Amino acid sequence: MTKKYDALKLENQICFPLYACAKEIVRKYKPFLDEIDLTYTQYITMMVLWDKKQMNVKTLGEYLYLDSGTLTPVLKKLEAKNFIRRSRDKEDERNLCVSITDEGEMLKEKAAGIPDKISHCVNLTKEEAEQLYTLLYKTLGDLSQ
Amino acid sequence: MTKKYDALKLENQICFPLYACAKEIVRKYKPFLDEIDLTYTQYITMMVLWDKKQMNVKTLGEYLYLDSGTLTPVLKKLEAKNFIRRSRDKEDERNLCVSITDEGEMLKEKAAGIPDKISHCVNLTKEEAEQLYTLLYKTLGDLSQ
DNA sequence: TCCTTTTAAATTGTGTGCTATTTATAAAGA
DNA sequence: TCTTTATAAATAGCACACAATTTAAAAGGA
Repeated sequence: MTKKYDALKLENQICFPLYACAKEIVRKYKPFLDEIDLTYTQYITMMVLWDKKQMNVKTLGEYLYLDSGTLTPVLKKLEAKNFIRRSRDKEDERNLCVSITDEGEMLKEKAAGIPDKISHCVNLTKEEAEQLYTLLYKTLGDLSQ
Repeated sequence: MTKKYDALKLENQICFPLYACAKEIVRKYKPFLDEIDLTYTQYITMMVLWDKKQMNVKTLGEYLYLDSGTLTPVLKKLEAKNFIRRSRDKEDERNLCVSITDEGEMLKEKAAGIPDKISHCVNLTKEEAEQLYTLLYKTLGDLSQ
């Protein structure tokens, strides 16, 4: 019989394994990211810029689900490492344009092997990984409402 | 045709939706947790104690995937709110025993409605939720190796 | 018993991540 | 045009989260 407080148990929540999984997988990235002197947040920021080359902070934040309060210090650190450039948009000075540097492009080469190394830490079948991927994006969509 | 750097795109990673989903769902808890003066980390700590009544920091950390560096300040705040007690184990003074107070028990009543409110933020079917749950715990198991 | 090793928490320092506020710029309206 | 409103970043303050170190206590071995 289901008891009054069962829903309050850790093992009956969907949020907890999500929270724990995200933390643990980010931890797995650490040794690989250390080698290229990036944190996980810096890494996902670079991933967007490796793909899109340039973007303002607001749009970047929409991709990453982060706001300027988090991004500003991250971007300043990436700029200090010469992986990105930060400059005001001449058309609209409110916008800060973030763009990748040559050094940032070169970093992509060094990062190219990371996704494969991480995939070895998780033993999901191709079908399971696709299922998880689909369910996570469906959930993310619901949560963004 | 698959390109050399495709694996480095945000949308081809499993970690990113995991990371984003975890953040967004924790954000959904915030208004409800604000009402009972708990942060998410404090809430999952209380969940373990509502269930188990008492436990040392190390064991608590194994349940929550957190270490003493994170837990010590969290536990001090919960003690300041009179939801828990912290006391050294008489048998082995290295262990700190964390136990729930009457006030902590009373908080359970106020928290009882939260899981149901959160479930309305995510529109997964019962089957999808179970699938996601299973895949997350499978992944968490792999990552803990 | 005394010394070494191990273990559990606490501490330190860095980096997010969030809310709320502030600053600067642009847009909109009387 | 002048004022009000809206928008984009930056800033401030708080709370994790983690790695590395320190402290205190217990266990194990010569």
